[in-house]
Amino acid sequence: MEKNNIFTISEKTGYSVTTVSRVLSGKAQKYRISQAAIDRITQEADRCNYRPNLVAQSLRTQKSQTIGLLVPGIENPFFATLAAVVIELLGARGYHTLLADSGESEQEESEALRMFQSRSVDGIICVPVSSSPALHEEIGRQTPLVLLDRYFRETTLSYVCTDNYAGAYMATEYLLKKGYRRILAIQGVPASMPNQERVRGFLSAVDKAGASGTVVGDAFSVDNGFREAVNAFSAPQPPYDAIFAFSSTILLGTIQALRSLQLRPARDVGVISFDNNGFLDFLDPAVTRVEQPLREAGSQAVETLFAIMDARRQSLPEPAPRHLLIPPTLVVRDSC
Amino acid sequence: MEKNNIFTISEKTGYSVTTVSRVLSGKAQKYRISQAAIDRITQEADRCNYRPNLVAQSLRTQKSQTIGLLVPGIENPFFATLAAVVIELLGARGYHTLLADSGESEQEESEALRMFQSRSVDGIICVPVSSSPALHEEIGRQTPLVLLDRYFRETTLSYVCTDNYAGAYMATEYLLKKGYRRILAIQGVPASMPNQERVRGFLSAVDKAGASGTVVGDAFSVDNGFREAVNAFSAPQPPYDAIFAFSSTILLGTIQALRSLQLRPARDVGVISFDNNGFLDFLDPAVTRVEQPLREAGSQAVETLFAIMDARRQSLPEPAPRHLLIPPTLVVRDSC
DNA sequence: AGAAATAGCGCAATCGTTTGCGCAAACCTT
DNA sequence: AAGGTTTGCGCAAACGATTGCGCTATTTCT
Repeated sequence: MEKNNIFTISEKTGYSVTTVSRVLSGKAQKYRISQAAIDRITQEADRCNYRPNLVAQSLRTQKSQTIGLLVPGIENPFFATLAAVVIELLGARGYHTLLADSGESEQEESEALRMFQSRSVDGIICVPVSSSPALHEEIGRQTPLVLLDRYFRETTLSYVCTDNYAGAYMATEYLLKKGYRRILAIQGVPASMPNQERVRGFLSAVDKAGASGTVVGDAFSVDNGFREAVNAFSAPQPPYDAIFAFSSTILLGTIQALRSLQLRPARDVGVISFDNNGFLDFLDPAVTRVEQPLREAGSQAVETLFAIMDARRQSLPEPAPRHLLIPPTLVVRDSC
Repeated sequence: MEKNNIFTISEKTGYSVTTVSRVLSGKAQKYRISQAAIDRITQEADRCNYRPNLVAQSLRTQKSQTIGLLVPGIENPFFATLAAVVIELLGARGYHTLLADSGESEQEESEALRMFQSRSVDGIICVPVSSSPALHEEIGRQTPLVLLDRYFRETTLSYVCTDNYAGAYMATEYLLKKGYRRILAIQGVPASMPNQERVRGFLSAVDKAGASGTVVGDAFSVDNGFREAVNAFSAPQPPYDAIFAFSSTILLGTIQALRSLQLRPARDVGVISFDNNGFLDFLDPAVTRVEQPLREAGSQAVETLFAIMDARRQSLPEPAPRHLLIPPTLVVRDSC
């Protein structure tokens, strides 16, 4: 409970705060502090269990050993996993994480970003929700920033994202190979980049094969999946023989719908999904899906961020923005 | 990019930094600042888009408007949801969240807690992993701290937790009511308090009914569930007619095992589980379960924390530690 | 021996706020 | 008119670290 700072240690040991600071921040030899001083000071620091005040340290050095992480909804298992990966990787590099949740609100997003700056975070990793890059680019000019999972089409900011085009193409190709010819894709938020890319990939594969592809839906939600599936399959002769769900939430709604219509995946209709989710293996039948390389994406984002931070620290020219699209993998199960 | 702090504003407006600070931190009328000054200063602050430096503010006031949240694994949907709730509630009160993940390691836990202190967080919400309360109590003496989801049997710290005893009792009673008499419980980490309470509740219900109850297993993992279920049901005449899985991960392993043994929940063996997980409704049959009141628990934890913080702020006597056990609810589906 | 180099350490400013005092002018009292 | 209040604001010391510069002894060089 008694105060212990660099000053009290200075008093106890008889050395100046300067020397104490140098010893305790590991700069002893850089400043040629004697072994005697080092010993005395570290000993006293141990005794009173000294911990540097990180707030004061941040204020003085303008570095906080903290990264701001902004996600649009941590309760979403996808973002939770992403966050877990990022937090772990940052921790391994000695950085802490200030986590904010924008809840898909542009308002909250902008507040969180500004808050990060006021806190002098050393960098920001952001899954953006706004549709325009203006704010992010402005912030990025002052604080190293990389976009993760979502991004803007034309931007000077670096981003790391699943290659959603390739993923959707791959999934569709697989359905086609299995003989399905009339495919219904149920999409998520139409405006979001990952969704647009998935639509592109889907249509492009369908077109190439000369098959028939339709896109419906408007949200990454269970409800949306249910609604669209019921819509499409309640006619006696449904015009589709397969469903491509653009997220695991959409998939769930779809399954629910099919079940209520007495239809069974694989037997009556081919089903394929996007998104990782261990649970998909426990559905009956287990669901074939395109899994996103979350770990890889998180790791690349962190690496990219540190590259920018390093460059700025040495006031080198900014490295060219990286635009990374990581290929997802097809996990084949029994639903189509 | 140009600096903008209280000092530059002071220069532009001709008022002292004191006055500027008072105006911008909303203490204008407390110090009777003239309307003219208020107008001039806020106008200039707007113009240069001033944001207070939260680091400096924290250093000076010893408050950071930040709460440290420590969980043992954010990728676990249970903790992810809990975190989401807590972050949201804290946000509503104007607090930010420093999130750390102990990864079930005592070492990391203790480092994170100390880091929180160095950062002068205003409070800590912690899902502990260590078995002894010593460290937590020491930290709690200096920084308001409440335990969430896990806790220590005898402690002066406040905690909020599901009433696991009641939950397990309720689940078991339901199985018994449905006519099952030889129940196998597959438990998680034996040392953890929630697990112990579940065991107690289970045995107590079984005993009261004069039925037969067995507890096996040792981890909240899919593997553990699989292993124990296979073990118990591979004999031609299995000695159990129902399974109580102590978590949804365990449940999944169990399902997998039953499937591989050609057994079907409900038809061949009654199945009930602990834990929330929307997915459980999508299994076939949907799984009857005891759901934990996550939202309620998070909210109570936050409230308790703020009660302690308030008391300390006014240096009132500490409120008596709250030991809250929140009753879970039985969600009946078709697996038993 | 005198100059130069080196070793070992400290002074004091700085980061951007907040806040206990205190001071001068204007306004009321009686 | 003299004293008391209120109004409106500023000085300067914190908060706890870091760091450019400089100072004194001691050692090394020529």
